[in-house]
Amino acid sequence: MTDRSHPAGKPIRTAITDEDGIDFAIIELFFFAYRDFTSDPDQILSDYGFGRAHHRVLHFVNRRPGLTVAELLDVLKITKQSLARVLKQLIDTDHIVQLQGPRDRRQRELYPTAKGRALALALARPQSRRIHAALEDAGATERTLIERFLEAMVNPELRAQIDIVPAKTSGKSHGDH
Amino acid sequence: MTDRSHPAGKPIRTAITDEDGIDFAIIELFFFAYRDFTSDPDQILSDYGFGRAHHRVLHFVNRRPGLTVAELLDVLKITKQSLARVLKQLIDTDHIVQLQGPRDRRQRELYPTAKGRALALALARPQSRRIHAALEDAGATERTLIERFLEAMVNPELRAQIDIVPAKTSGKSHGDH
DNA sequence: AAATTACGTCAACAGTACTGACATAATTTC
DNA sequence: GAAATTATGTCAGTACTGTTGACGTAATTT
Repeated sequence: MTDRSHPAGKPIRTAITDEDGIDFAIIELFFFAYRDFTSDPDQILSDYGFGRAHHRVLHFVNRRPGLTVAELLDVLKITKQSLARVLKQLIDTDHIVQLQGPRDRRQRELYPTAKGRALALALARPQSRRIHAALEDAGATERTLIERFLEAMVNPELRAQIDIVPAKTSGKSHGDH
Repeated sequence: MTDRSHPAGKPIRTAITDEDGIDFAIIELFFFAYRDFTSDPDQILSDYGFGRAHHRVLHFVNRRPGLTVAELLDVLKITKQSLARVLKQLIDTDHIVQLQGPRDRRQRELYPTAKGRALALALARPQSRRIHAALEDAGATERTLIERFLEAMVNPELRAQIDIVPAKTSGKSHGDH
């Protein structure tokens, strides 16, 4: 691997750092944090033969019961075909049911069953525990700060999707959008 | 879809909320934030025929020049085979070079080339811009808070990997590990 | 000399994403 | 009312990233 037939570039031996004007520290932390954040539910899901995609569908159907297929596609930002497989499995295993739209009978409103709700909660539990642990010695102020940071990381056009959800007890309304 | 041959569960029409004792707000924000966080580099990578896996390899080789294949596998937590494919491509395209380990000649030390460093920077730039924008009206205190939160989200056993990296100018040392 | 380690590679497979095309039923538009 | 559009479902084919298990080679350690 030292003798190469083509003119290979010379090795750079110095590390890239934040000095280059780039936030490598947070970039890297975000990677590690998200990886571990998803690892707990992934573990549980494999018992069901499900993957991360099933989790996401289950999550949003529980968060916004009655949302249509089109709305779900828009939230997840995936294609119809990608959704079709996992949604079908979740329906076949009785985690989600479809109801014909009341106004528009072409639409399928998606609702969790008791089974689907239970699984959604089971998957969210370790994630919530992890979040609580991370915020252990943090007050409400810090918590709000984290939420604002994460929300600010989302593309502005898509932030509307986030606020669709029923307000929390403590109220997360910071502004009036 | 309304007539089913098996006894389907009844639809639950109420949304899951934070009242269930679970941090759904942050769980969801984390999903959206990470999705958009990775979307910018994904865009650039597709021009090279690369994927997210290439980005991660490139990132860590730039962050820890000279790390061995075994170390990289340990950081990424993927299998040898998963790494092999993308690493080979990065070497073939002259983004990364391998040098025989000085002490142990079985080892391959991985270094970025100028080309590899440039790509790593190009990929990190939009991510860093996004982070800066999200922290726009936040001070150094908030920044440290975000870092601590993200670090606390990582599995404790793995936190050591994070601190391998050269210290930042401002110093992120909170403690003396 | 034998066992172990670091790395590379091969075959086979799974999960999740993509594109593009086509079909059906329901709604909207002209 | 006929035509266009919309919501959904489905099919075929493909790409990327991950997995397991097996095998080979060179280098190091025991």
